[in-house]
Amino acid sequence: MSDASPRTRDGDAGIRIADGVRAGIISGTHPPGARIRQEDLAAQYGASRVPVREAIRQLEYEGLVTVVPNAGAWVVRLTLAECEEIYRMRERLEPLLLQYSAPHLGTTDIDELHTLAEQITATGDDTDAFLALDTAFHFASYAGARTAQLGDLVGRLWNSTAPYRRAYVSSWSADARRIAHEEHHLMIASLRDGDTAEAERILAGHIRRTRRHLARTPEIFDGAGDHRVT
Amino acid sequence: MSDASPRTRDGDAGIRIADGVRAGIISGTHPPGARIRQEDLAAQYGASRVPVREAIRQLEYEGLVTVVPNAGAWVVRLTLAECEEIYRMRERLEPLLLQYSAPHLGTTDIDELHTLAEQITATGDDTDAFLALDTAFHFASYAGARTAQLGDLVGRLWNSTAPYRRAYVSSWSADARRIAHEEHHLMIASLRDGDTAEAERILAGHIRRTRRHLARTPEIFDGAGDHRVT
DNA sequence: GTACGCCGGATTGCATCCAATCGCAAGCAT
DNA sequence: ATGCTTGCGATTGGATGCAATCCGGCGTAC
Repeated sequence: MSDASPRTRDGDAGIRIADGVRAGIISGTHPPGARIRQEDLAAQYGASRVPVREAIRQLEYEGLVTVVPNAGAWVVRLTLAECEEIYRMRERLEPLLLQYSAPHLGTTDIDELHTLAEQITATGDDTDAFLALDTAFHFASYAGARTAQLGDLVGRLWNSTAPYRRAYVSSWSADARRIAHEEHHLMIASLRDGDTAEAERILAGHIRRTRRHLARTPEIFDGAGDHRVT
Repeated sequence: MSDASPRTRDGDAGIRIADGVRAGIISGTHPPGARIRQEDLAAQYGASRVPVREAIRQLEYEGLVTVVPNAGAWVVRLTLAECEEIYRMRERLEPLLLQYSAPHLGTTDIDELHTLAEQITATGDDTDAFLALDTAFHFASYAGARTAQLGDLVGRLWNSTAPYRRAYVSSWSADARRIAHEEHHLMIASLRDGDTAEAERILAGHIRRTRRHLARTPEIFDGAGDHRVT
């Protein structure tokens, strides 16, 4: 679907296809376990199978699809252990990314974070709105980072777990949501104080608490997660 | 070079080529800044340019080559800041990987580590021997980890800095080498005691100290690093 | 009735061929 | 003499076509 695009010309067909499929995986159009056929994507994006294969390879290295030689490609289906592993990596890497970003965040940037945090508090039960704003909030806090690899890696880790985040965030109690909101505001206060080390600790705890909650929600990773293939 | 291989048949030509080029980058055959031409690799590995392109894309996502659309591919040339960033990531991730590995390391595994550490102490001024054994030591300490992504990621980080490691390790003083040896033995002792947390701290300090030494060796990253292209 | 073997369709993997883009150098104008 | 333009060679990007491989069902033998 999407706009059929004006055929191919520049040197980025594979990138465009990868972007489209990645968006489909994150948004849930391609659910975990869904088969990815080269020819379908080629027809869908008006391209040949060569750039499609490049796109699939790229997504494989982003951890979004699994490729089996001479068999095919499927959207990655994570186990609970694998998802916890990703959160443990985030727990260590995102404070480092925040350390890179914090010195370059100005007062207006932090005001922006405050606005986002307020909007998150106001989402109430709207899980989709919470997910979008929470993602925006955290990446806005990383906007100051001038990193070559770390920023992209953190983005990939978020994308890897995107198909599962909706499921377990919707299972949060009102109390769990309230704690998340308070952690956001605490982190903002520390950033405003220039206490980057404390902001890092709060962020690490924020992710760690989410991971521990995730470990208590194993039913997400049973076969229940596979919707029908489109 | 290498064995010309019996043409293509199975579904792994791209993987084979990527393995070969990766080994060439790590070993120094392809130094940082060297141009990578698709047709050359195709001829070298007896394949077409299609799997070569897949291999280059893969290496790009491993952080080993830089691809410019419609221009070509070059072996990545890191700046000091980028190299420090990678070490900061390692400083956070490798203790986590050790945490995954330590519970599965038996007495024989730790004895093996001890043997490697003793061999490292005996290398003296032989930089190549030190590099090989040091790599073997650290990855042996991670051998118990059953991770889906973290282990591969750490391997990629090591590979990314491989072309530069030789240069700055050879600049180490005898004292710096002695400290590294002692840290190895301290880590082994902690692992033998079952004190994983202490082993993690030692490992983090080990990497951090190396990073700080690296920051005092900026001359490695000047144009001096580009050898001639083979 | 069950297990093994075989064959057909479908899909992936690779090679070859053509088009588009970029870098570079020679030529021209100022 | 210097700067800009223009054309050519080299290299990459993409499309098409063919061979190899794998999964499904069907038939046969035990």
